[in-house]
Amino acid sequence: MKLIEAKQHFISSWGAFGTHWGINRTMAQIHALLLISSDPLTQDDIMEELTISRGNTNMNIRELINWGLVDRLLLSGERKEYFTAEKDIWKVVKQIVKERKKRELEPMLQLLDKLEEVEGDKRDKHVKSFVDTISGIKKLGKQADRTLDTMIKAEESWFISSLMKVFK
Amino acid sequence: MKLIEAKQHFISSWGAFGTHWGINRTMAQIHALLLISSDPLTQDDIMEELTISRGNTNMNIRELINWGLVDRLLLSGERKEYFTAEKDIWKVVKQIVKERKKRELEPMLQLLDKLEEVEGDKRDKHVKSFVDTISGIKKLGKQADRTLDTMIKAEESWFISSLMKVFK
DNA sequence: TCGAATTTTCAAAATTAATTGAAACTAAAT
DNA sequence: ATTTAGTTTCAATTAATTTTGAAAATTCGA
Repeated sequence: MKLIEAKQHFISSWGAFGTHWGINRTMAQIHALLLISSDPLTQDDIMEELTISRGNTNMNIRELINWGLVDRLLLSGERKEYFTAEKDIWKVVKQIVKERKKRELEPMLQLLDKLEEVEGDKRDKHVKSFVDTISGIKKLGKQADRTLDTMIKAEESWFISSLMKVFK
Repeated sequence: MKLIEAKQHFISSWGAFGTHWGINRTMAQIHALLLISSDPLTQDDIMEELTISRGNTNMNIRELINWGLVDRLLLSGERKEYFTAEKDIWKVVKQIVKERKKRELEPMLQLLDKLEEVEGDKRDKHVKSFVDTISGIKKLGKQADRTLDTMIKAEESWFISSLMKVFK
C-alpha cells in the first residue's frame, strides 16, 4: 500500500472509530491527520486534505484544543497559525481519559450520591432494587475513578510493566 | 427525593450518558429501566414507562439482547414475553467491554497491522512519522487488548483488590 | 384450522447533529 | 489610517439518526 493511500485509510477509519465513542467524525479525522503528519499544518492544509469547509475546520480544531489534544503553534515570521497534535499516544490516551472522567464520570457519581438517598422503606422490594442497583454502580464507579486517577499520573512504561504482572 | 422521581432522574441521565458513548438514548433508557426494576417487564410496560412507540421499544430491546445485556423471559402460563437485565454491574461492564473489544478494538488492530506495512523508505520523514504513529497506537492497542481479555475473565473482588494494590 | 394476542418489520416522518459559507471580526503590515 | 491576510461566528442548509405506526408475520389456544 502506498503512503497516501494508507493515510487516507487511517483517517477515515479513525473517523468512523470516533463516532462509536461519541466524537464527531470530522474532529476525529482532523486529529488523525495531525497525528500522522510530520509537520504542523494550517487550517487551509486541513481543509484541503479533508475537503471540508473553513467553518467546520475551525470549530473542530478549537474543540480539539479544548480537549488538550492539539496545540496552536505560531511560527516566527509567519502570519498563519499552525497546528500540531501530541504524538505520544500514551499521553493522548491519558488526556482523553482525564477529560472524559471530568466531564462524564464525576458528574455521574455526584448524581448517584443523591439518588442513593431516596426516601422510602428499604425493605420494600421496589426501593431495595433501586438502591441496590445505584449502590452497585456507585461502588464500581468510585473504584474506576480512583484507578483512572492513578493511571493519569502514570508513565507508560510503568503502566505496561505493572499491568503485565497483575493481569496474567 | 421520592422513588418515582429518582427513577426518572436515573433513566434520563443514563440515557444522556449513553449518547456520549455512541449508544442511542432509548436503548440506554430501556437498559436503565430494566436495571432498576425489581420485576421483569413486558414490552408494554416499557412503552408506557418511557412513552415510546412499540416499534422503537421492540428494536432496542432486540439490540440490548444482542449486546447480551438483557434476557428474554417466558413465564409459564403467560403469553407475553418478559425482559430482565443483568443486575450485577460488574458483569454488565465486562459484557460491554467484551462486545466493544470484539466490534471495535479488534478490527482496528487488524487495520493497523496492514497500515504498518506501508511501502516506502523508512528514512523519509513522511513515512517515518506515519509508521511511528501507527506502531505506537498498535503497541498500546495490543496491550489494552490483552489487559481487557484478562479483565473479562476476572471476578469483581479480584479486580478491585488487585488493582488497589497496583494502582497506589 | 381459525382467530386473537403478540411480536416484528420497515417506509415515512420527525428529530437531532453536522456542515457550509458568507459576513463579521481581528490583527498585522504598509 | 487603511488595506489585507487570516480567524471566528452563526443562521441556514444538508445529512444522519431515531422514532413512529400501521401492516405483516408469527405464535399459541380453542
